[in-house]
Amino acid sequence: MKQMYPKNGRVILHVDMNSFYASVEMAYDPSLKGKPLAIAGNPKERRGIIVTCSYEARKFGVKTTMPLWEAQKLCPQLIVKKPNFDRYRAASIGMFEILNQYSSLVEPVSIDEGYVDITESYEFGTPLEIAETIQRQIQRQLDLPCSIGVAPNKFLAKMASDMKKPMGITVLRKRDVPSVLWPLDVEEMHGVGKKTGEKLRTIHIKTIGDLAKANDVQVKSVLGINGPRLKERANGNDQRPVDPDAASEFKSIGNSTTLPRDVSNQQELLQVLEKLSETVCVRLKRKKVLASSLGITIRFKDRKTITRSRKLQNPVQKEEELFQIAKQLFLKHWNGDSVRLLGITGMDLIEYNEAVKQLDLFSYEKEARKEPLLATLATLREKFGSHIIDRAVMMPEVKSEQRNIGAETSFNKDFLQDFPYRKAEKEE
DNA sequence: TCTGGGGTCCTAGGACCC
DNA sequence: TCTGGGGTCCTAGGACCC
Repeated sequence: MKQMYPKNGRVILHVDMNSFYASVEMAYDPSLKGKPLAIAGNPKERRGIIVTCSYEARKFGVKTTMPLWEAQKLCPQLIVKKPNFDRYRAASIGMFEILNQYSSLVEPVSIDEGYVDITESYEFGTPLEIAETIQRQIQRQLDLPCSIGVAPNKFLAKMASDMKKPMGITVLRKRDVPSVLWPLDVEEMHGVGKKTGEKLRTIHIKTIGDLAKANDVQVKSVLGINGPRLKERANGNDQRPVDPDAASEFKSIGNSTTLPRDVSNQQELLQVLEKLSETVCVRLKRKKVLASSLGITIRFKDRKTITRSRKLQNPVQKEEELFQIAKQLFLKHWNGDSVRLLGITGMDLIEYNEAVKQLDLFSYEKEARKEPLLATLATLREKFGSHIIDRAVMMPEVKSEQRNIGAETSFNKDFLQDFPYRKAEKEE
């Protein structure tokens, strides 16, 4: 059996849950099974678009992102449910727990899909047997259907999992690429959307095969550095490792909302911003991170959208701080036009631990005072990591005294208030 | 009656520094 | 009398995905 594994190659699974939200609802309420079901936002607040729908609903032509009213016209008996993310998260955790039983190399991609590197998972059988076992186990334990792609790399595994739905298993070998992948429309490729497809069409590339055989220089001229990379994928090549830590840390946390109606009243808009600040604050706290940058999104009546962001001198997390910065950005950049959507995003997130490390600079400072000449940036970098020091150096009060950083380092007091151990100190 | 909300990654230009 | 060339940081926008 072992000889079925390529000697130097890898074996990668891509596990993709089928119409995930709808399937989870069906698992919770089996009476929904076999019926046309859609998960959608609130139609009265014009957020009514189809997020996911069951295969029974798809038979009527109901599709993801379709406005709810349109879906209901196509399928009057459509059952509509609002998303229940706690349920989906719970199901997702269950799914990844199962995947982790077959390999330690599991990379979550989103709430309902992930890669598993099973190159070394001989003990569980052949790649196909492992895929079948995983699919059965997810079905049995979670009552959820999934499709699995089996391939020598991530790109091919991803393409493969898409080929048979629901409950499919597709093996895609490198040698199958010309016959299976090349005839497909280039926009079927993961990573090629509408715009890229249009650009490729201008150089007469219509299928994945066209791209695979395309001229490097030409592809580069329309797509930039992404061109050659996509061409490599079209040829079935993809070296990216399955990285369990790839998505472990959030890079940004945001909240946005389409208003029930277009609004041009400033007070009203600021109230919305305040509400959004609250949500973002709660989620930053839950993730135990602070935002070093803050951005706002404004979508106008005509759907034109702008984003404005600012790097912050000190990381923030508190609702009031988030709101004040968001407000400032909003008032500075809002032209008074009717607004359709507002959003706030915290970016460049840092963890408490890192922030606490920043605080450790204080203790280092005391040492440095004794021997200031030794407190060079190099030694600080070594001790705390350059990302910490660079942040410290960016603070103006530090910058002016870089050469003697240990003796002069100081931090904004507000920044300190939120830290658990500072609070504990106060309580003592 | 069109077109949500959560993200990631990449690009490009300007400021600024050496 | 004519404007270098890296490199980094910051901001804004766009493409893409689920």
